[in-house]
Formats: sequence, C-alpha cells, structure tokens
Amino acid sequence: MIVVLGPTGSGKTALGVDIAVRFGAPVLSADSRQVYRGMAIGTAQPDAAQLAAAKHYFIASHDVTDDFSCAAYEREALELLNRLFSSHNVVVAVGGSGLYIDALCQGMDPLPDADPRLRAELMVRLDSQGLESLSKQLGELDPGFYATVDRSNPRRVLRALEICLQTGRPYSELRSGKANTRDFETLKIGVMWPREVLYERIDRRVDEMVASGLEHEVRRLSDYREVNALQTVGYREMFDYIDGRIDLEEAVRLIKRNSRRYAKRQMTWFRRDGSIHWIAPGDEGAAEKLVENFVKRQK
RNA sequence: GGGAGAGUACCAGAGUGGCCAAAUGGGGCAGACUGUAAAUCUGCUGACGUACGUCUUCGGUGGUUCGAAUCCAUCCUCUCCCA
Repeated sequence: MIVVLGPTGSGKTALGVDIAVRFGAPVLSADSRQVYRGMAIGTAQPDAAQLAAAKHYFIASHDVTDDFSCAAYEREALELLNRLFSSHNVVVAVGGSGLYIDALCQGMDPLPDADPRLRAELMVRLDSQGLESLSKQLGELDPGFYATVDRSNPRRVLRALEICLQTGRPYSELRSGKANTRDFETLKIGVMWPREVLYERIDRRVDEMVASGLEHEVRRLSDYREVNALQTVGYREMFDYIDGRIDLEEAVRLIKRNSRRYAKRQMTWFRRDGSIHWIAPGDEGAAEKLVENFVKRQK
C-alpha cells in the first residue's frame, strides 16, 4: 500500500492518481469528508477525469446521514483491501485525515462504537450540568485517564466517560496503544509545501470552489446542517451565510482562514509520524524513486 | 492660507500620570489528539531567559514629574472642514 498524504490543498489527490495509473492500482481514499455524497465541491473530491483514470473507493460512497467514523473506516477499508490485494499488487491510499490514515495503517484499539442513546444523554448532561460534572465522574471511574486527559476538551472527556459507562471498565484499560500488524507493507509519501505557498493555494482553491457552485451544493444539503458530515470547513460558514448571520464575503474569508488552520493542524499531526517520506511539490522524480524502490522490494 | 482631529505591538483598536509590555478583536505560531478528527481542545504572540526576572517600546526630539503611552514645547506625517 502506498499512502499519499499531506495537508489540504497540497496536490496529493493528483499525485495519488498518477501513481495509481502507473501501477494500474485502485485508489483508496483516507479522507473523513470526501466519503460523503453531495459534498464534491467543498471537500475537493477527485474530479471526473481523476475518477475515470483509476478506480476510487471511499469517495462519495456514504450518505451524509450515515454513521461513519474512523473505526467504521478501518473495518470497511481492511475488508476492501483484502479483496483488492487478491487482484492487485499495489493499492494507493490518498488522504489528509491523519486519524484515518493511522486507523488504516496501525488500527484502532477494540473499543465499542458509541451508543447513540448514551451519547445523547451525556450531551444533555454536558449542556445542563457542565463539563465539570462529566469529568468528575470520569475521575471516579477512570482515575488514571482522568489524570492525563485534556479535561477542558468535552469530546475527550465525554467519550472516555461513555466507554466507562458502556463497558463497565476504565477506558484507559481498554486501550493497548499498540499498533496492529497488517499483512501488507506500507510506504508513506507526504507532500510538503512552504507554508506561505500552501496558504496561497488554499485561498485560491476556496475562490474556485465558490465560483464552481459551492453555495448551491451547500443549499442542497440544508436539511442536514446538523449532522456530523456537515461539520466541515466550507459548509458551516456557508450555512451561516445562507441563514443570514454573515455576508458572503465574510463566509469566504472564514472558509479560507479555517482551511489554513485545518492545514496547520494536519501538519502538526503528520510531523510526529517519523515514517513519512516527505517530498517537495512537483518533485515527481523523488516520488517515482520512492515508489519504484518500494515496489521492487516487495517482489 | 485658516481651522479641527489623529499618529499605540503584524493589523485594527482601547488606554489619557503609577495597578501598562499595554484591554479586546483580527491575523499568526506551537501543541494535544484512539469510534464526532475538515471535529474538539490547550498554550504563546516586543527582546533575552526554563522561571522569579531583566532590558527596549506607544510618530521624532526635548522638557515637567519621585514616576509619562498618558501633561507641556517643538518638529514630522496623515485625515477632515473652511478658503
């Protein structure tokens, strides 16, 4: 498996397709938002030509109302990879969702999926009683984790507590922290731009999205603005515009800013992964060499 | 030519004698992250130092004062109004 990753706007999609075409390989997307249908423009899904050039998976494969997560992704992707590798030597994974890439390469600990009813209950509690109340209970059920969690982060606290309540065991006890083994070899290639240039590309791409009908795309998803899939840069800001809270100019400015911040967070995530081979944008030579050597080694 | 006002950190902008290295917002930087991850959260943003701290800042210069971003003088720049 050749993983092509990088921050948003880095051109990883194009590079991934190039590599896939070269080996007649399918492309497995590792992007938490491109999986959804109806979000082609705002999530910069591969275009028609790219989709035609290589068989793609996990692109517009799920409905925005589907329950999807990194764990679901891991399950579905591994199953798919199993099939794909029976007929292909190489599969190209392309994406920018760090956690999804990790789920693919190392796997997640065997934790239960969220129980919707329990989660809803905890959300209500979070609203009515505050984060303190949840973290206090977490402190009782899992003091070890309580000591290390970011207690000001409701997501972290809520999920940990949720697991404790669901399983009757401390969350930290269920986490092995160990990487699962996979029966395929992995090469990770990252595309890294100078910060300023990347930001310019992002700004430009946002303008292009707007020009090619982002607003229309968002309007068609209006009924679903509350679902998780739509908690996405480009959509939230557009909903604010459509609902009259901000004007279009402000929405565009915020989409650009939030995309830049997203890119920054991606880089922070990738930075600690020492197994990534970074290449400069446009350096097809470097990518080619990495890929050639990797494929050769597998034979 | 006459009159009024304004110049504060990367930007905007508050501060009008000590509590000011200077509110707040924007922008940025760094980080965390295991079933919501394009999400969520944290720290930093004059310089040097881990830190108590030290040093240099509020257009320029010179003064008043124990003490100035804040008061005075003068110069420079900008905006507006009258001509």
